[in-house]
This record gives sequence, C-alpha cells and structure tokens, in this order.
Amino acid sequence: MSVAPVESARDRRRLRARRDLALAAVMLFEQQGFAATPVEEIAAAADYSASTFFRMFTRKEDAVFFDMPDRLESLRMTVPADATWPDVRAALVEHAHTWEADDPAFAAARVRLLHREPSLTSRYLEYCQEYEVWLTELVSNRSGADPQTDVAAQLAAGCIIAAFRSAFSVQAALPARKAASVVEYLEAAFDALEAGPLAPVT
Amino acid sequence: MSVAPVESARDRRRLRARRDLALAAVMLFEQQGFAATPVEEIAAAADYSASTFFRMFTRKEDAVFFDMPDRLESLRMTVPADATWPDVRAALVEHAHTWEADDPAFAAARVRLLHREPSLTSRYLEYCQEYEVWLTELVSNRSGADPQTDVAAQLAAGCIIAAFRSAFSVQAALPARKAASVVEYLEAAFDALEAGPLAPVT
DNA sequence: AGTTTTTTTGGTAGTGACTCGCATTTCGGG
DNA sequence: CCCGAAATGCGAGTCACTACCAAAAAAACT
Repeated sequence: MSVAPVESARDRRRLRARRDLALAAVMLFEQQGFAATPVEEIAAAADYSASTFFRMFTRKEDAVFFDMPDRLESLRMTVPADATWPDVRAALVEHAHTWEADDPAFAAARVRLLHREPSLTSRYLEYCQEYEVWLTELVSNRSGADPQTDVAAQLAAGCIIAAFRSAFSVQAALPARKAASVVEYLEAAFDALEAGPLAPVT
Repeated sequence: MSVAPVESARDRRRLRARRDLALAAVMLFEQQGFAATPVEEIAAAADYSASTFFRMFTRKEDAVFFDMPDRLESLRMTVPADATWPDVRAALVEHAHTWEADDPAFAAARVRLLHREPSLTSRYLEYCQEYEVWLTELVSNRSGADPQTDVAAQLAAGCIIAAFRSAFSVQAALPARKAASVVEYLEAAFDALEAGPLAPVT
C-alpha cells in the first residue's frame, strides 16, 4: 500500500473533478438561481453524471463550498492547542486572506451568491458552527473547562465567528467595485470586538 | 369583512392543528430520529394528511419551531426602535423566560432535540440569523449607519445572539436533571459579554 | 332554517434531491 | 502487458415538497 497522502494521480483527478463541478455550480447558480438549477445540469456542464456529483459532494449546496473542508483542516493543523487570542486573530486573518488570494473575483462572487441564496446561507451557517466548535475547544483548553458546558468559552467562540461573519457580510453587501478586501473588514471587526462589541448600542 | 385579528374560530382551529402536528413531530423525532420519520407519519399521528402538514409548515423542520414566528413577532413589537442595551437585554431575558414558562419539560426536550439533529440545528441557525438581522437594524438605528454595511452593528448583533445561543447550548448539553433555567445561563452570558467576551482567551 | 359562498381538507400527479446496488470502464502497479 | 482496485454511469427506489382539483366543512347571508 502507498503512504503518499496527497500527491497521487487519483487524488489530483479527484480534486480537479471537484473544482470543475464547483465552478460549474457557482456559475449556474449565479445565472439561474440555486433552486432552478438541477444537479443533473451542473454535472452535465462539467461533463459528469449526477452520480459522480453526489460522490464528490454529499449535498447540492456543498459544491459551492468545495474548498472549505481542506481549508478548515489546514486551519486546525496550523493553530496550536494552546494558542492565545493574538495567535488566533492572526491565524484567522491569514485564513481569510488565503481565501481570496487565489482568485479574488471568484471569492467575491461566491460570497455574494452565498448571501443571496437562502439554501447556501444555511449551509454557510453550518460551516460557521464548525468553526465555532473548534474555537470553543481551543478557548476551553485554557480554562480547562468542559467545552460543552462552558458558557464563557462558547460565548468567546461565538463572538469571534460573529466578527468573521460580519466582515464577509459587509463585503457581500457592497457593490463589486466599492468592496475592499475582506481582511480590512475583518481587522476592523476584530478591533471592535477587542474594544467591546456592545459599544454602538450602549 | 371581519377586523378581528386573533380570536376567530378559524384561527383557533389553525393554531391547534399547528400545535398538534408540532407535538407529534417532536415526539416522533425524539423516538426515531428526524430523517427516519416521514412527514406522512407525523401527519397521521395528529390525524391529518401530509397535504395539511405542508399547508401549516413550509418545511418539515419548521414543525419543531411552530411557535417561533409568533414569538419573534411579539419580540419585534415589544422592543422600541430606539431601545438601549439594557432594554434589549431585559427583553431577551424575558423572551427566553416565556419560552420555557409554559412547559419547561417540553422546552428542554426540544432544545436538546434541536442540538442533536443536524437538520434541526441548521433551521435553528436560520432563525438565529433572523434575530440577528432584527438586532442589526435596532443597533444601526442609533448610529444612523446602513445596517447592511455597518461592521460594528452586525458585530454587536452577532455577539448578542452568540450569548443567546451559548445559553441554550449549555442547557442542552447538561443532563435533564442537572440543567437549570435558560435564564440563568443567559444572564451569565450577558454578564460575560458586557465584561468583555475575549476574557477567557486573553 | 336553508342556501350560497368561501375556506379547508385530502388525494393525485409530478419534480427533483439523494441513496443504493450493479455492470462497465478506467487506471495504477506489478 | 495484465490484473486488481477504484471510478463512473445507470436504474430503481424513497421522500420532501409543489401544484392542482374535487369534495367536505364552515361561515355568511337571506
């Protein structure tokens, strides 16, 4: 058996298929809407069958987030279990940066699409919750409490993700020409979080 | 035409049907799981047809949250547009209180179910986002900014909902006998939010 | 009370997401 | 070059959800 974890030809083929299907999906969703685009059509646009689509993605929505599992995994591997807040902040900023580094236009289009289509928004929120669970564990490592029952840890994680989400949300709401990099909004959100998030309502 | 907004016999019948279907749904979901329970079975358990079920709820998941639209609406009507943070905090605590006031056992069971079943968790997160949108508008009223592009307002709203969610999450994680009222966890979460949510990770 | 009108309900048919098992093809390794 | 394993496509099946229609029930009106 082979020990090569990443660089097999099969893996490369698989990655390419996932990417092709994802690009086709995003394009079609933008043009005709999520509900109006059957999986069959997405698969056909990428020269695959619907069977293969569901072998690549467990759900129709997942095609749009084709790179999320890998990115989330690399985030998990990068940040040590005893990281402090500045570490986490820097890691998340870097995370957001790589997100749009490869193809800024596609990244922005996807963020906008994801905020327009309720089904995709819902899936997005599920991914955010995955981030939150990870962050909750990270935070509760320092206090030594059980992450499942530690209100303070869950609150901290939730607020960090709230900052994350607000950055993407604002970028998506701005017209393509006016929108800046997510990193800028994210830094602003983190600054506001550190300064006290309730400031504007107090 | 009638001007009576609430107390029509039709409305009462409708409310009762919704509640019966919801109770049947929650019970069956608890026993056999969400995916393993077809809508047909829920409807039959409440002596209705599947047609009627989908007339009452747009989605299968919505049955579990049958009282959410009303509760959210009453929250909107209660809190004035120029409310300050203490007002909002008090309103949300009261909101959480009424949630479990009628039937604490059912409320706790539902919260636990909702955290166990991914499909229900997803729907729950969508409702949380509705709260967030409302709070964002509330907060941005004070700053006068556009809620869609105001990072600070969205962050504040997200953090408030993070506190809300952490309270329910902790209650759901605790075994039925050990769990206290959600209000207690919510007050603790709000206190932590006011004191600075990043404290445990700094 | 009886009739008309409106609402509610259940049934049927249809679409599309998603699953499963199978036959065929394709591909990597020996 | 060949053999075993994995990838692909196909067909059948389940179920959520929608649209439509006909019958039953309730409300409204005389």
